[in-house]
Parts: sequence; C-alpha cells; structure tokens
Amino acid sequence: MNFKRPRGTADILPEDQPYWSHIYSTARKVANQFGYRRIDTPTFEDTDLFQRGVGDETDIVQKEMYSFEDHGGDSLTLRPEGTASVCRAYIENGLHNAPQPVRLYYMAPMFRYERPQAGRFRQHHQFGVEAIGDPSPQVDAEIIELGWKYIADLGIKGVTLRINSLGDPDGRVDYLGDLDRYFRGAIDQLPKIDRDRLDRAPLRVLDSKARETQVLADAAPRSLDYIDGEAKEHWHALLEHLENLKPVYPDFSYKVDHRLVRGLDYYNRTVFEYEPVDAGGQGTLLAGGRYDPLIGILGGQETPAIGFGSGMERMILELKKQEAQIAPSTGPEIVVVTLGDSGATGAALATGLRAAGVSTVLAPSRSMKAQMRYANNQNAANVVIIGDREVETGVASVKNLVDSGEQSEVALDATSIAAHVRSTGNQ
RNA sequence: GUGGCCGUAGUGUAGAGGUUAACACGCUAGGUUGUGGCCCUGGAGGCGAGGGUUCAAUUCCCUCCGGCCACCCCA
Repeated sequence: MNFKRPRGTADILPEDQPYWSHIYSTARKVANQFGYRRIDTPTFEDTDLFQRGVGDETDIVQKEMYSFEDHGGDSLTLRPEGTASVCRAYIENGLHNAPQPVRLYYMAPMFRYERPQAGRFRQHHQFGVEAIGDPSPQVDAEIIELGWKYIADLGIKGVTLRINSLGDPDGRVDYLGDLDRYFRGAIDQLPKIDRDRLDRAPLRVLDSKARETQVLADAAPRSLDYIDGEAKEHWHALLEHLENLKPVYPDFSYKVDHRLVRGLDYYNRTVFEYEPVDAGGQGTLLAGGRYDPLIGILGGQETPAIGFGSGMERMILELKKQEAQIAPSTGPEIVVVTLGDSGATGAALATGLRAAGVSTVLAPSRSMKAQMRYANNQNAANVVIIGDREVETGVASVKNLVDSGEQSEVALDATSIAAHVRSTGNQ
C-alpha cells in the first residue's frame, strides 16, 4: 500500500510554483503599497480562540475544525481562518499601544475538515489583511480598494464586487425579528432546507440557492432599511468613498446586494465579496467585512476593525481559467557539461561559479548529447563545455542556448566565465 | 454531512469476460569520431486498494480510498 497525501490536500510541484510566486509577490506588493505590514501567527491555537472568535454556532466550529489534544492535555486547533489569530496577537502583544489603525496582512495555510471539491480544500492558503483600531468608513473603502487592486494586479478580469451593511448588533434585533416574521409568514413556500436555516441562521435564508426562496428573499426586509444613526452615516460615507474610486480604477464598480450576508458570526456593518462573473459553486475569491465586536469578544478593549480573506488556490484556478500570462520560472544560468576525465574540473568550476553568484548546475554524467539535452530541458541559458582538450589548453567553450546558439572560447576559470555570461546578458 | 458521476503508464486518452493492454506527449538510450531544440529507431513505466462472482477479471458485483459535480458551507 502506497502512501497518499491526505484528502483535500495538494502537493504544489515546481511546475505550479510560478503561479504561487505571482500570488505571493503581488500580495506583498499591494499590501506594502497600502502600508500593511506582515504578521505571522502560529498554525495552531487554543481551540477556545476559534470557538469564541469565529462563533460557536458556525459550521466551521461545529464540524470543520481540526482539533486535537496535545500531550499536556490542552485542546488545540489548526487555524481554520486568519482573523481570530490576528486579533489575539493584537491583544496579546499590546498593539493597541501602537499608532492606530494597525495595518496587518498575512499569507498562511488554513485547515478545515470539508468535503473537497474544485476550489475547496482541507488545507488551503489565504492572503488576508486586517486594519484594526479605526472605525472610519474610509478604512472600509481602503480595504475594499486593496482587494480590488490585488485582484487587478494579479491579472484577473471580470470580477464583481457586492457589498451590504448588516448594521450594528443592537440595531439588528429589530431587523432579525421582522425578517423572521416575514419568512415565517411564507413558511409554506420555503423548502425544508430553508426552514431549518431559519432556525439556525436566519440571515442565511437570504442567500439561499433555492429558486423559490430567492423570490421571497428579493422582497424580504432589507438590513439597509433598518440601519440608523452611526451605522447609517457610516454606510453612506462608505458609498461616497467608493464612488471616488471609480475615476482612478476605470473598471471598478460595485453592486449593493441586500441578500449578501457572511457566514462568520463576528461581522457587523460592512460586508463585501468579490467573485468572478461566471462563478461556479465555490467561486468567491475574496471576502470580508467589518468586525467591530470581535476584539471585545476575545477579551480585549472594544476595538473597531475590518479585513478580508482571499483564497490563493481559487485565484490560481481563476488565473488558469482566464489563461493569464504568468512569468515562467527561469532555469540556471549555466549548466556545466563535462567529457572524459574532466568531471573534477567541472565540479570545481561549478563551485566557483556559484561563489561568483552565478546559478550553476552540473549535468549528469552521461553522453555529451544527453548532457546537452539535459541543459536544454532545464531551460539553462548557457552551457560550459569542458573536455580533456579544454583542461589542457585552459580555455572552455561557452555556448548560449537561448537564441543564437553561438559559442565562444573563454578562459577556464570561474571569474572569466561568470563575467562572460553576465556580459552577454543571457542570465 | 447528503446525493450523483468517475478512477487504465508521469500526463492526456483508446480498449475487450480469456494468448505479449494500445496511442500521443513526457522520460531514457542510440542515429560513427566532442554540441541541445526538429526528425528517425529502441527501452523503461500502468489497469487506485481489498474482497466476491466465474474455469478465467483490468472488464461484472460489494466495500474502502481518491477526484469531480450539486447541496451544505466557504476562501
């Protein structure tokens, strides 16, 4: 019986790495442009953190966590999402003493026990950002803009942004009451799945996929009609900020969708979601919202915050679907081909070349033809050929593999060859 | 967690209840003496796992494992 990788996990082979580099470097770049700084938190945390932070009632906590007891008897859990950990770190490290807001980003694997599907895995990776300590709608707009720029810079097109406001928790009581009354008034028309949902998570009835529910949901009470006071001001200020984005990003647009709700308990006010126009089942590329109550829930001082998470695997899926051009991985600058008894000389040369900062690979000891083919398949820029002749005369043949295939004679020492390769620009 | 479709070399595919399971790409070795990419020839490599039915199973049945689709949920 051979070993297989655990269900829902993936080996990321060298072939796929250009996509990952592209994602990582774009994420880093955009985060930096907005003044966000990287934070890394542990891969596992106290189980309690997620139970409190993500919400005891959520599916994530109820049935998707990888929890285990360690040898000391503590219950730990592989991080299912990023926000709770970042907030814990914010509190624990006294980041409320830093200038507010604290702008943070992370890129890390997440773990959820789910049934795998395209775009849904048991281990996946997220790029996420959090702006903690500023209630201003300007920060909401900043986060949304950052998400937009990230997706645009990745080279993904045709993405739609939907936003909504859930209002504040206390103001939501009225809304939830009316919503509940509304759906119960039409309970006969609801499929059983949505009747259950009505008990479990009434908001989620709004984004049901059942056709008959959608019709009802369209006419259902809207949270935007219930928000008032600061939440309302906040919402309208946000829309204004978003309007100001349009001249800068010609493709930028958004759609207010009163049926947009999010699955995690901690959200309030602004929620938003980016997805491809032709999204299938697991289409959401990036999603987030404001979570002002969370830090208080986790034992910190009441601190407003907002952020998003985005799935890297899903971005790659979309990049492939759109056949986006990604910078390919490059081969070594030099492959050293040795003939006859020149193996030792070749190895020493390789060492010298690397010391000179030139990436160098020694071809496997096979026939010359095979070594040349190897160099070609490695995408090498040049080969250095060393045979008995070269060892005697002290002059090596350096052949450019990229275009011309032209060959020159260069003194057989690392410095000369490094200089030659650099000067030809074929690195 | 529920329902459905699927599982043949590294990858993509073809295939019949019964002698050596096919093709392409890839890998590898050659195509005279020390030069890659194109071309030609050879080679290695496979029926996801375990049971069952049968004289005989890779093919039929069951279980498990895995992938995909819808739901659930979510990034």
